[in-house]
Amino acid sequence: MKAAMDDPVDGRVRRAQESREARRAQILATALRVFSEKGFHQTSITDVVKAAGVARGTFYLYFDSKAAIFHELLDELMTHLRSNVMGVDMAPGAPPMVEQLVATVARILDTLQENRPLTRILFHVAVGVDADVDERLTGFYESLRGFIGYSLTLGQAAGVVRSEIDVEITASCALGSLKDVVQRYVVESDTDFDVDGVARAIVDYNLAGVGAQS
Amino acid sequence: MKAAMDDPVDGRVRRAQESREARRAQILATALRVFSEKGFHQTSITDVVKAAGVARGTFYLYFDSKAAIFHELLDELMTHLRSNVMGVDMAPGAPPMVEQLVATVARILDTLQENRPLTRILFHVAVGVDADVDERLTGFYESLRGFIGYSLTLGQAAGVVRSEIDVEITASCALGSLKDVVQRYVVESDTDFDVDGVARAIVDYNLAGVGAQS
Amino acid sequence: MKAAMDDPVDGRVRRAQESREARRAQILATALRVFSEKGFHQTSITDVVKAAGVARGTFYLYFDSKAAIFHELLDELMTHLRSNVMGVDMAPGAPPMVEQLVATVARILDTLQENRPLTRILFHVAVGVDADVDERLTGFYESLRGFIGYSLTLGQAAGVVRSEIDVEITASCALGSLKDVVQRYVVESDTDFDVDGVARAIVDYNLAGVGAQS
Amino acid sequence: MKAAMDDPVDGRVRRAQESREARRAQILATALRVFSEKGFHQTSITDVVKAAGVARGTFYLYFDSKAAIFHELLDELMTHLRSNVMGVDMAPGAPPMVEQLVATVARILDTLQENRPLTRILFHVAVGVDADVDERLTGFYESLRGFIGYSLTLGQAAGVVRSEIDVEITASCALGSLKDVVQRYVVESDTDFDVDGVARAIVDYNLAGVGAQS
DNA sequence: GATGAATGAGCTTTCATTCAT
DNA sequence: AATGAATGAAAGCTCATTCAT
Repeated sequence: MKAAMDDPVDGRVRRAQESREARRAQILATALRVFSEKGFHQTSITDVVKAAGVARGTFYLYFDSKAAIFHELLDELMTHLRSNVMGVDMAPGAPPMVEQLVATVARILDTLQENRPLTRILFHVAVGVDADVDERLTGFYESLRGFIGYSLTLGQAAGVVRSEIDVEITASCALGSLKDVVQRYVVESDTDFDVDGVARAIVDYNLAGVGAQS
Repeated sequence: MKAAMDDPVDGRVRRAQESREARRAQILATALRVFSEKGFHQTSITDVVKAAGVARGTFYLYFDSKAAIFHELLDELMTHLRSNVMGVDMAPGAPPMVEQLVATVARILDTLQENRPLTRILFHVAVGVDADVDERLTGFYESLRGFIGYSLTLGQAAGVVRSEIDVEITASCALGSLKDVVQRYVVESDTDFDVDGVARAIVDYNLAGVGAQS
Repeated sequence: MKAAMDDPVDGRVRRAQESREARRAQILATALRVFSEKGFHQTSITDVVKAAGVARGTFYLYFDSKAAIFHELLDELMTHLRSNVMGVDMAPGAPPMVEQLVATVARILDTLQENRPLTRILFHVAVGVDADVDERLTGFYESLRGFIGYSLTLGQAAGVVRSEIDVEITASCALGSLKDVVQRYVVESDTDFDVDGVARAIVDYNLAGVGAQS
Repeated sequence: MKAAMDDPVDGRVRRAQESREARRAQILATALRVFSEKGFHQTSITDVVKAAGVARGTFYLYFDSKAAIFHELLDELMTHLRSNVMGVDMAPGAPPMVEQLVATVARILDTLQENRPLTRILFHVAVGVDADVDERLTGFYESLRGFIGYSLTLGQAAGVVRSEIDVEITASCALGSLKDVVQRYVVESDTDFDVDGVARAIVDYNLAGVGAQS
């Protein structure tokens, strides 16, 4: 018993710890996949455990409930994505702003495309699951809009963004322009697309609009 | 219609027919409200029949299943909305294009705001309900994107839309810009907003983008 | 609908009401039997509904939960029994007190013997089911002890009960003397016994004790 | 015992044996406590092993099942108690019978009060656990009634017990009088009571009853 | 001997749907 | 046409027990 605490010679405890982590991760990954394929309400715990190849009880050894594992999954995805998006370096640098923006959008699209299940859960499966999830989702998008609005304000100060625009509404528009592209090319499709080309089109649209003479 | 043939003098059949229609419409309207308030999976048939003031069995006299009434509801909403959007008169007319666009977007926003339950179902409740619903939703948005793309092409021909843009991607962006504003100001909020101002900001954003010098 | 309220000519509503009551009573009676035979924890809802010949869901149409039906059963039994016991007429009357007491005890024993399932639930099945049930049981026996103690005090005033006895402890003893006889001859046995003889022995024991010379 | 044969010089086997016994006793004692606090069905094996500070598997190294440890516990308690009760020396001796009886009852009450967990298991927790346990309990009380009846018969022969009493029923009454007092003052309470006073009241009640003139 | 992760039968409860009245 | 009692498949979750390490 005491030995358990300081894991003596053979590292048995460490290995056990690791295997526990591995098992947890395995169930989490399986759940991610199954939820993304069938949706939350269409997925039963039986579906998850069968797909994971573990027994019913094993699931509850690692997660409190069906809702709990979904919440955990969602938190993980949102954190992952937020760090990816927020990581944008808007700081003034040498590379032309357009190219920097294209690279950023391309990076985001790439991440989402590389993790289609993840994206589908955030964009599709999580919607309307329950009040708690809805709130988290709303907050997530709100924070993204806030970030975009903040960037627009910075851009206005730097003289690269038109001063006439309504920042709040425009931030929503910009987020939406990205969201629908993701919806269209990542969520609703299974084929990969030309990330760079799409990113370029999005940036072009956001910077210059569609009007011929501005 | 058939009834018209054997309807006796006193119009009993017609009245019955009408009452049938009325009952059906009443249940449908109730379902619209309840679904929009609680979500599809959180709403039970019991909720609907209690709210409608009819017996459980009566519900199944008018609708095949919970899924069926939702599908019908969805179809109705999509038709309603599509006609509203598609009604845009892009034809060359006297009024300046910008004003015409603002009026159109304002009309759409107004419709959605006036029918929040309807909007919430289309934007929120219907997502992930089942494969069939998902397909309809996807098709609906696809048709909207198609319409926007077609309009953009017309605009290019008319010289009012930049020829360099990627029509397909830009259509998605434009749809998205509208969707997120609706999400933000109609779905996630309960307070009315300045429809005209928002419409103007959206059109401005879509025509000219955010870039300072184009 | 309106008709439902005043149950017009044919008494359909009344009959429905009655059938509902009957069904409820039937499930309650079945549960009483099954619980008394197998014990609370050994009885599953499946056992009850199979024995009652109804579907699983029907049970939950009439009762909130397994605990709820047991509580209801228990309340009913305790009320039934209490009224039976408390109904003892200690008022001074013509018939000799001993005979009156014998008649009373005999009546109690008879009731319990006639309702063995009921008795078994109160004496056996309900013990240790959950904290709530335990509390109710404790209160029930406490009230019985209180009643006996009160009667003893009255007896002392009337000069028919020794003034030296400790009323509280003696009340517990008297209750216990009855309880163990019931345990022995009603709960643990399935054969009927000579109610009058036993009642007489109990009363004799309680009045005169076992000592040869008092 | 067997171990004694091949135990090497250093007594390793003996010590191992002893540690086995100690471990077993420790788990048993823990189970006694936990069962008495929460009840049989409310106590999970997890509760027991956590309280005992051993692993789940270890429990099954020493006991066959949850039922088995409870049975063992019960047997131990019953043996303990029976020896205590049966130890009554009814043999004719110098001390006055009443004082002897009071001392005996006081000793029993004292033992039960000193071992509330034990008492609660015998009087409360064990009831209705399963058919096997019920049978053991019934047998236990039966043997107590038998002993009391035997003592009463001896008393009749010695002329200190009334000859008119029904020995069997009276034995039940006497046992019951003791049981309910224990229920009331030991099981349902946590505060100590005046053992001697209570014992005296019980004996007085059993010897002389409550009647004023016998 | 000790461990604790894994198991899976079995539990209570829900709810869309049916059907006798 | 309208009713609402009845149905039963299927869900989420628990826990005594096993067994590889």
